[in-house]
Amino acid sequence: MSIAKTYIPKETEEKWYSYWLQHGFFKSVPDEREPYTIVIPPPNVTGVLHMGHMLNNTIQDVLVRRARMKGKNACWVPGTDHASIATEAKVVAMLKERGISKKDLTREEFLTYAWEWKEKYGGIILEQLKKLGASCDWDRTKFTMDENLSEAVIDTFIHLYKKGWIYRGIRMINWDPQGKTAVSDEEVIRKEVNQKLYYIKYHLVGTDVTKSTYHEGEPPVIIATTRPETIMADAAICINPNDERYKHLHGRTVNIPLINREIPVILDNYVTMDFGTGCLKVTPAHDLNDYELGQRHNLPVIDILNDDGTLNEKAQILVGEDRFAARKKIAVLLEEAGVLEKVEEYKSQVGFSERTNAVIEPKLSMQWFCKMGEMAKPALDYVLNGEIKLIPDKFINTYRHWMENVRDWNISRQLWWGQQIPAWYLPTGEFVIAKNAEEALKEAQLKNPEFTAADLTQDEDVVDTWFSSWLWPISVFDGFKDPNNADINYYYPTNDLVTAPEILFFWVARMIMAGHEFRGEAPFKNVYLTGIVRDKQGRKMSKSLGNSPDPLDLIETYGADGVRVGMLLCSPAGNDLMFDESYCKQGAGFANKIWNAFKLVKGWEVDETLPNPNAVAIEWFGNRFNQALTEIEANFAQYRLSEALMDTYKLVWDDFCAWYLEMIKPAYQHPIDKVTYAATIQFFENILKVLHPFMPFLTEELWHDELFGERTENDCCIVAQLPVIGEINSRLLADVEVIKDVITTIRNTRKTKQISDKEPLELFVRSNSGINYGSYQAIISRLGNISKFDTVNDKVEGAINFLASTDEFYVPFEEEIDPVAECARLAKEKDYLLGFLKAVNGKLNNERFMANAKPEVIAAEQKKRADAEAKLAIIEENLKALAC
RNA sequence: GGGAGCUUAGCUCAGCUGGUUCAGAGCAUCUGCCUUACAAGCAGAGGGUCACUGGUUCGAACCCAGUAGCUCCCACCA
Repeated sequence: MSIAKTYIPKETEEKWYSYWLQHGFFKSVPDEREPYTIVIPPPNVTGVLHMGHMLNNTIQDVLVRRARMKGKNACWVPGTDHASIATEAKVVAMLKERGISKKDLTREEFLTYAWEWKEKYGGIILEQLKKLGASCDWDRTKFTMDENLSEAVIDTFIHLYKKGWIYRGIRMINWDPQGKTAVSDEEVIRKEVNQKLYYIKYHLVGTDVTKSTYHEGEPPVIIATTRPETIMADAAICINPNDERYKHLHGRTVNIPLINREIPVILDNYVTMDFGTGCLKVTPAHDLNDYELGQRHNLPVIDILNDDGTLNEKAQILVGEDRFAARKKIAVLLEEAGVLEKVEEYKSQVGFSERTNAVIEPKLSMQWFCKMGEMAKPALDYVLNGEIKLIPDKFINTYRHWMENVRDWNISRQLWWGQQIPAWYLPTGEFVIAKNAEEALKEAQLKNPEFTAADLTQDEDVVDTWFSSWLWPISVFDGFKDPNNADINYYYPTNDLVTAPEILFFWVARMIMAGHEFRGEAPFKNVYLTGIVRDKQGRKMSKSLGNSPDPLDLIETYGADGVRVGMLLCSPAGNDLMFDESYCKQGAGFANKIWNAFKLVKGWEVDETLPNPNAVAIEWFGNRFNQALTEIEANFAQYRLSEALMDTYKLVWDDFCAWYLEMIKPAYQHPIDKVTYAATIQFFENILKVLHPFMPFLTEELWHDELFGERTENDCCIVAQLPVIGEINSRLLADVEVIKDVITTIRNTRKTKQISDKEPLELFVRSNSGINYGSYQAIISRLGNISKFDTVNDKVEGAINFLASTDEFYVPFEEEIDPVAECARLAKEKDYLLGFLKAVNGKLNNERFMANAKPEVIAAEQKKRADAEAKLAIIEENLKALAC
């Protein structure tokens, strides 16, 4: 059977993914094994795969596949999030294209379109994940608006309401005029923006009417504002009561320019005297601080903005204009009216909607809130006492800070796509909270038996999407409707959660709260926080910057395995990663390397009669493999995935390919003995297992080759069990390091002396280290192209010599060795050793070192001294011989 | 404004409780090889004042203090 020269991922990926699916290897049902569970951070149902998902899901898949190969019952639950704002925006956009406006539709009609849209486009991202190799249990795919999940949302709402933790209130909320909904504080991103600070004159009322010009009368009050378009909503002018400059204003009133509405001057310590002019216009409807000021001073609230950010008739002027257009226009009007003192450039923080990037408008509104205080406490404890580990742990501080300063959660959203708030309003202005309309009516009739269904109106709003995703680890196992079912009892709490640090509070913290509140248990044990995927210049990858490669293109080019390796190569836990396509290239190159190693072994003919000349090499690699496995295991235990991958990479490339295979490879067209052959195949199979979590497709493809013997249908790499770490002979490993050093030095010598690799050399060793060179003769001869290798008791004349460990090696060399250069080389080495010895002796002769250092450290230093002295003796001897 | 973190080779990062003359890996670079597994390769080499300044210590990349630069999080000054 001929085999392709290079690995071609495309031909294997689809094949094996369907094979895995068909054979149910991703499926999990509770059994007697230990469970290992991950719930996917549900991507937006509207989403398409981006680099962040690639990283995230590669990590999850590596963890899940490893758990599976360690005999655990691994279950990775996939699903999507209904993402109210994002999805509704897309549906509205789609309708607009069809010439339909949302406001012409009833809620039911709109939702029909939305579901239609979801069925058509939702879940693309899940299909994309399959291309990456994600081994999710697809039969368990959930959607945050699935019936049971939605029901859980409603039930928990009722539960928390009954506990008094959900309440309704007027609050200044963050209004997104584009999404036309409230967003939570956490969804507001503050950015520094260049703005203008407008200085506007407000004329005092009640001064000498006859002296109507200000230069004769009292000067106007000048306020500084970044939002001149809101002056029509002003309710007062506020000054600091201690401000000497404005004592004369106490008790006065002023007129708002342009509309000449009279407003009072009020006094409040809130005003900073040295900012702006020390006079503040108070606009309770459009600024949180002003609102609070207004509350203190009983000021009216005049809301001049519509939901879409345009001015309403209360503004009296510029009605219908967008707030930003109005700002520009009013500046002109003020200028014309002669009341614009000056305009300054000004930098300040402005809130933007995370979802729509619109400038957030503070707005007073009736909203539903969820109290956080009581829930935050236990949720904080889980992390502080280590029941939940954050990886890396630097996030613990951030987490604590947030949890200690948590504010109530605005859970209502003025949208239709989502779970409608289970509140029904009565004609009396009261409301009832109930699971559905019938229940609501019953509740209402308790208040007054006269009420009929027609008297009830359900709240129009839906709950925040996070109010459903915080239940995710429980709701995917139907733990609300059926809190004692086999799945939830078996899989919950889950093991690892892999997500981005940006949503530590949005999601992770709230899941912990929900876990505690509804199950009395943390929802997971470890939270692995991935970094942000950035480009080489350190910019966050984003659609708008256009600096993000299409993940599917990458898979097309480098293969899923190559991309997976590429992602992990540059992703230290918790740190951002500077992604570059070259990492994927390296990943693909690695796949190819493995492919070619396989090709080599595959090509061997076995001669049953041959003896095994490779016992040492085989023993060495077996040990080296165990050593590497130990390191890999340790790195996984600490979630150092890139390190574990790098260990694997070096094990395969350096130890297996560059050393082991070169040691045992038979000469061209020569057969191999059966013992070496069998051992090598065994090694290869074990290597495939270790590689599998990182490179599932390639390893599965090779696994099924006849080289490894007959495989039954279910004998697949994906469900193979990882090799058990055997004993490690560290003496052997150390000796082989010396042998490798000898070989490298020979190669190096050839280079410097310009001896061709093809020219065989002789080698002699004068040994005192106790290394049994006899057993390594074959390896050294093979890899160093040595025709004769012997032990000697005396120096060899006319030879190049070098040291490895404390042993001296000689390579006879016909050409005259330059005594001057040789002396210089030896002298340099001697200097080094002397310096080294001095340092070591310095320690050993230091009483405090001897008193304080650990015994192992002292022993190591003593060994160093002995070795250095032995080497020095040899060098001295050589120097003497050369009569330097 | 408050808090957290980072700074080690050209790049991306290791360096676990201070203890090899401790400075390491991968990639990139340079040199020599088309040696029938792999040129997506092989063999070899070069490359760093561990941000800076002090301190603690027998010993500091590692601990402490300060300085500079970068990043992130939180925060209602018009």
